[in-house]
Amino acid sequence: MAQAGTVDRILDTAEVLFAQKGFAETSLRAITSKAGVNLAAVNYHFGSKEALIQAVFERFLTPFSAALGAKLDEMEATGTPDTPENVLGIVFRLALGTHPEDPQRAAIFFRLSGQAYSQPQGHLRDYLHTHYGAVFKRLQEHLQRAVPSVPPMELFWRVQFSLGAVIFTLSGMQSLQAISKADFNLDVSTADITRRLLPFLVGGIQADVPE
Amino acid sequence: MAQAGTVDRILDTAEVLFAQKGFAETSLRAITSKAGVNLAAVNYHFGSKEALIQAVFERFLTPFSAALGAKLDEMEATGTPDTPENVLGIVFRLALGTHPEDPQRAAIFFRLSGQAYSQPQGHLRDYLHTHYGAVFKRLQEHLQRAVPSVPPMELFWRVQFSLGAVIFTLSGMQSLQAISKADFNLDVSTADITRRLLPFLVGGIQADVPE
DNA sequence: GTATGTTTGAAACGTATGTTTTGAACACAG
DNA sequence: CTGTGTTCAAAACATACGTTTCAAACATAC
Repeated sequence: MAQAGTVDRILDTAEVLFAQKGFAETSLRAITSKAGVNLAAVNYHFGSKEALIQAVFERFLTPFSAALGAKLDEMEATGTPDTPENVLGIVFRLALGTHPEDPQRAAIFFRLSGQAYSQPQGHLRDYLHTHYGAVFKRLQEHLQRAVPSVPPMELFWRVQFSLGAVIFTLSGMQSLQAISKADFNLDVSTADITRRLLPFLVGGIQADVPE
Repeated sequence: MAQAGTVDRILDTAEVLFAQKGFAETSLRAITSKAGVNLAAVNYHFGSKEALIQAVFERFLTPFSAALGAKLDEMEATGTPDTPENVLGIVFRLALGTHPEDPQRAAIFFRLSGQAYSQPQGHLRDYLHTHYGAVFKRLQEHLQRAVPSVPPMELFWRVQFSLGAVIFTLSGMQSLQAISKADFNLDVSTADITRRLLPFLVGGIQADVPE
């Protein structure tokens, strides 16, 4: 991030600020001044603030979904069994490992996703669904084979529940860590939480379907 | 909502708009014009926009936490066993039943909570924790008795995960319903989803703790 | 009926935002 | 060197926001 070009400096800074304070609460002036570029640079390079937001997501999600697709290929090629642990484990290791040099990056990613989903009108949510829905669907098919007794419709919702648990928790980690510290006098890391998340999600996804 | 006083008309309108578009994206002018009151009325009656936001939450959460406390009293008095289903069932029935005349109200409640949690700096989150943390803690103690094999620290995080699943899902219901409709050609109601949520959460909360 | 405290209405204020403009600085091909 | 397209910098622009002001309308008690 030291001496990159203007475009990357903007993206790097915007990514952090958006994750920290949300889209509406982050002004272009805050971004450009912290990035050390001119105010007009955003509109020049991206066209608008909204296009900047999309660019931030694109830079994040495109490599991620590509890596996820590759991992699924590998899984199919080696004949790794479709268990909830295996499938979810891939996603988690990927989310935490895409940028090993910066462990905070994973938290930023989830916090951004949280911001995207609570966005007015579900605007960005739809964008994500249309651009990265394919890999997502493939992931869900593997999960379906892992828990064949759960009807597809039911599984769809359980995946949404899981997404909620992950995104919500990691996007609010800052406050939660403070509460945890106060109540239990214990520090927790992002990796800690994902380790706790896995059994919770597996338990929920393969729970018995009522009636 | 027809001919209530100025204060209530503001609260009614703000509640809906905040849930729909978020706090920052909802202007006082949007609220007051839709509510049919003067722009200055908000600052006159509440002092500031932020105080308005708090007032909206207070009107929502105070009766809710009181009802929750009463239900827990009743549970203890009648000796109802502490099972995950019983404890979580109380919360869900309460959230869905506090305003039976308006089924959308529950969705608004969760959407508001979602907005609160993704708020910059966790400002509101802390307010909620200090004002309604007591009932929350009591609820967690009942849950702890329901799953004594899960360590308290682990349970704390599982409750957070559950909160995430609930809030995230119901706060994004609008988009999710559209996706569900497109993928499965099925409509879903808020009650539908909470019915699906219960076994998922129970499965996650009482999952085995690794190593 | 008058006086007093409360609520409303219309307008203005100050500020912060996203965006646009204009011209200088720069890179590089002819 | 010259010309052309790209990038940057400073300033200004238009707009939307939360808030404040101040007088009019209202309600209530004396």
